[in-house]
Amino acid sequence: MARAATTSDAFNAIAEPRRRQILSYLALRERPVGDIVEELGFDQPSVSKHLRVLRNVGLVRMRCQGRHKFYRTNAEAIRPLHEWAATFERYWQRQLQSVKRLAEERMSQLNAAEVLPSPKIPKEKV
Amino acid sequence: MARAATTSDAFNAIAEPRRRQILSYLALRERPVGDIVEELGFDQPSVSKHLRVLRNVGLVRMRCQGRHKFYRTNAEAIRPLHEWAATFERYWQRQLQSVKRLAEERMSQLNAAEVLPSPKIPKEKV
DNA sequence: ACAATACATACCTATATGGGAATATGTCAA
DNA sequence: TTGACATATTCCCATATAGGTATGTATTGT
Repeated sequence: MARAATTSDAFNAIAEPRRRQILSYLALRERPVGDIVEELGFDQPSVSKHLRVLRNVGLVRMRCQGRHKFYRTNAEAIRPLHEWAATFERYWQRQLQSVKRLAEERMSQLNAAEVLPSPKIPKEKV
Repeated sequence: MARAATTSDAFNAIAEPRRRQILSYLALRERPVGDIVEELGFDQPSVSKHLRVLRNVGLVRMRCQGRHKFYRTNAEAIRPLHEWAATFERYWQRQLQSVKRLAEERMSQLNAAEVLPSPKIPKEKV
């Protein structure tokens, strides 16, 4: 098979930069399609198609009013993404601590000879 | 143009479910490629290619040791995603409040006649 | 009814994959 | 050196877009 379908889930939907722009724009308040076109400068069919994708995964809601269709971001649909990323929070905090600890050790080495077992710093290639 | 390049940024990289699996697996501790292959059950070339993408966007780090290459998740690269999602936090909290408030109003209407201006509930289609 | 407005869809094209198979590269072991 | 082992890369193919253009559809105003 080829690439996974963008319409399948929120992760794929937000992979597109323009869709993220649209989401941010529509988070403040609902807007008709024309406003998005004008404000973000995309072609109208392009906006419609992106909105379609966003709607399919529940990231935006739509309300009809006459010939206008008002879209707004459904922020709750972003929560799962936020929570997924949050599962890594403890790891980056740990990383930051490592960096800090390492820096402190280096500082102390300016004054004392190395008596501690050398900190295992993985020597990265690239 | 066609679809945006997956290798371009972290948002695209995590759009692929298998890459998210790999990230989670490598968050705990570094692992050689073979472990990923065995644990997640993907083909070896597939794992190598996903790791390549993840490395290009900085989501994983690699360390060579003999013929083994140890990969680990660089959790800090996930922070921007977390922060992007977090910018919507106030909105979903607001949404939740709206739901709550609405529920309370409905409850009170069981006892009192409607005296407040009707809450503007956009009547969604679909 | 008719024209204008606001969107959505259909169609076509170029392209970026993701999977699978085969192969190349690099390292260690005997 | 010759293999065995661990990964990476290359090739080929099928497919899901994203963009652009043109067209379809629904609604309003006159």
